[in-house]
Amino acid sequence: MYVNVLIENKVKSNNMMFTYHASCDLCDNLIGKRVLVPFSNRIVQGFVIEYTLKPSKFDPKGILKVIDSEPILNDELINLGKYMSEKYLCPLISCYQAMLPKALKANHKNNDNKKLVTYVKLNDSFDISIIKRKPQLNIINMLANNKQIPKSSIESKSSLNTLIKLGAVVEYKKEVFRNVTVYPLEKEVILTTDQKSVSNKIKQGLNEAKTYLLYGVTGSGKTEVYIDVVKTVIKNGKTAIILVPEISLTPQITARFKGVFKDEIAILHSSLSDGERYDEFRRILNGDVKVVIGARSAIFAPLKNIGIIIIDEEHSESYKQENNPRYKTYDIAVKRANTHNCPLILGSATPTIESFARAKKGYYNYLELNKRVNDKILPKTYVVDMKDEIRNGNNLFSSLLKEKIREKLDKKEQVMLLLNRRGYSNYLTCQNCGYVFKCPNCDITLTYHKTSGMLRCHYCGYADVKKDVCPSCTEKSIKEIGSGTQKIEEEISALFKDAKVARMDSDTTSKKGSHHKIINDFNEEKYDILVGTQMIAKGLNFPLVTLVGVINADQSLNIPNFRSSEVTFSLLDQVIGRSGRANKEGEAIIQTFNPDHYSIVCAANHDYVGFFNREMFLRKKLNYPPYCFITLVKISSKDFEYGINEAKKISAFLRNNLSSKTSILGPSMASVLKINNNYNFQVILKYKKDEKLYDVLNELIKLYEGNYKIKIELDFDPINL
DNA sequence: CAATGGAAAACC
DNA sequence: GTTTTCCATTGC
Repeated sequence: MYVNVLIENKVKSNNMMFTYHASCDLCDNLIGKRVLVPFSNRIVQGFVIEYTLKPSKFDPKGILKVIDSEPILNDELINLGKYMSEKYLCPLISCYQAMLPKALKANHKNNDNKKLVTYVKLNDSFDISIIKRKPQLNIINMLANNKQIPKSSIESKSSLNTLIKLGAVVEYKKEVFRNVTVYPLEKEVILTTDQKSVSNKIKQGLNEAKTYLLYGVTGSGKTEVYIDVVKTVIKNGKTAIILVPEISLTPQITARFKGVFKDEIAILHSSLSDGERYDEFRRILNGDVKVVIGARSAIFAPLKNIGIIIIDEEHSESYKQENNPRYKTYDIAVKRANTHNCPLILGSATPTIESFARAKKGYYNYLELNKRVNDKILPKTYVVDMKDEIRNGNNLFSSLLKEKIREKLDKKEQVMLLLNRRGYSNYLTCQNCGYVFKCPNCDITLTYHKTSGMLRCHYCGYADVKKDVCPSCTEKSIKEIGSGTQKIEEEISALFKDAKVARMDSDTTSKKGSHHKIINDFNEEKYDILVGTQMIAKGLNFPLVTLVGVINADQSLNIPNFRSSEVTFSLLDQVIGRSGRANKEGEAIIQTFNPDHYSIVCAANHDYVGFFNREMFLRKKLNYPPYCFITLVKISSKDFEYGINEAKKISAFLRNNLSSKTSILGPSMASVLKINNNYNFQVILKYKKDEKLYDVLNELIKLYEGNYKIKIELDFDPINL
């Protein structure tokens, strides 16, 4: 028996497989399993993709070991990988690796990821009457009635150790599945008439591979609709995938789903450890799970018999993977929905321009929830022109914002403050000579992290300690530029001494569980004001928040990308929607230097359609999606001169071979020219339809196959231009 | 004409 | 990725 094995092989052509011999005792059901094979002078792991005939040209080596007892890639996923590789012109192996949790990828090392936990229990034959000390007796009480408790859950370690030494308590190791949690109770939710109507429309088409766009304003209760539909899907004996952006995979939402679907749900979010992820994945593989909720990569969940796929907050940029395979979650979802003949739901309060246009054209089925639950009105929103405020000495907070915060604090209501920090960071500069601290490997300023006192490069991870003296002019005039959340937090605490202020950003949530803690504490009113980045803008539900302030709405407007208006509108709309979600009326304040910009005006008026029309007009005028497709040819080289020359050749090659209707822009330097000592160039392709596109791009890849001086990557529908 | 070294090809 | 092969240049 012979099989084709795909191995992690960085240089050779994208999808070449190697043939190995499988002796008969190994050979049943090898497809989709990982194997150890000899390759060159090494032993590597690979995926068995297909059976094949004995090759005539060479004599294959034998498989050394089959790693998995059950396949980790089923037929559907193996086909899906091939589909991706062809669609995105990326290495096949990268597609399979992207589908799997770290512990199941084909690596070189394969460690056992099963988790052993040390438990303690009482020693029955021990006479506990000799224990007199209170802390020790507490432990004995905890363990009464033959209870078995993880050792780590007992707080007074020294008392416990004494008990173990005495022999009163014994410890032992036990294999545990991670993520064993207590399921919160979910109270029965009664759908509103609108929700019921939307839900019923979806339920009527459960056996068709149709795509729906569910446009629902913030607070209209899309989640209830999802839960209701998924319940029906499960009743029909099928399974469901629900995707949410990483940022909104908050404890609040996951708790609701857990409450409803109990142990039939697997939750895949980025803060899971490798081991936890492995356990969740195994539960799905075993068929123990009916519902999977997770971020982007959960679209690959190896569920069988899928009955519905839901992409919530479909506009989120996190649905695009920004390294190989550069897939769009939507594409994969469509493919899987077609395979399983089930509906795909795209939900959002601010659909992408492309999606809404498709819905308008009737390509998607359009569904709408245009009212908040219980007819709560959307927050009253004020736009403040910061140009005037600066003249009055209000750099960070406008008078109106300060006034409203005071008002809310007095009423014991809560406030959220958003710092829109996209494309922006805190860096250090010398006030004397203008020197800026930059990464030695990348063409980018180093970001100052106050908590650790370090300067960090967000691209390559380079870190250095903060210097007080300028390396260029040796003056002691280093100053921080830019207001981070930290600074806002400090200033706001100084302004409102009676308020308790919490901060949520990537710095304060890096520790496991800290995210959860901040949200819980804010929910339990341990804080009055929550300051944060985009992290606080989405999916959270705090009933007491009645004021949302956007410190600087312009940051994301100024980035050079045709989507910047869309991103700004969407962020503002979402964050405004955090206000006034319960019975109290909400308000919002947008501070901006562009009070007349349509993104800001439309967001303040909760006018999605107005924004859509304006944006479509501009997209048409400037020939941007949805009026064309964009593909980016990314070219990188360690050698600047060589790179730019090859980039010119590539651009010429494309001009000569692609359809004349395709516009070819560039080569130009990428938005960050140098990353990790690689110079990055790009050629932009804009086209409506180009039959030759795939052939020509394939040819281009072949031309540079094995050229180690140039790396070419293709990015279809890029997020960053 | 062998020795050398750098690039290209192979790796099943 | 590392090893092997290829091929042109160099040294004598």
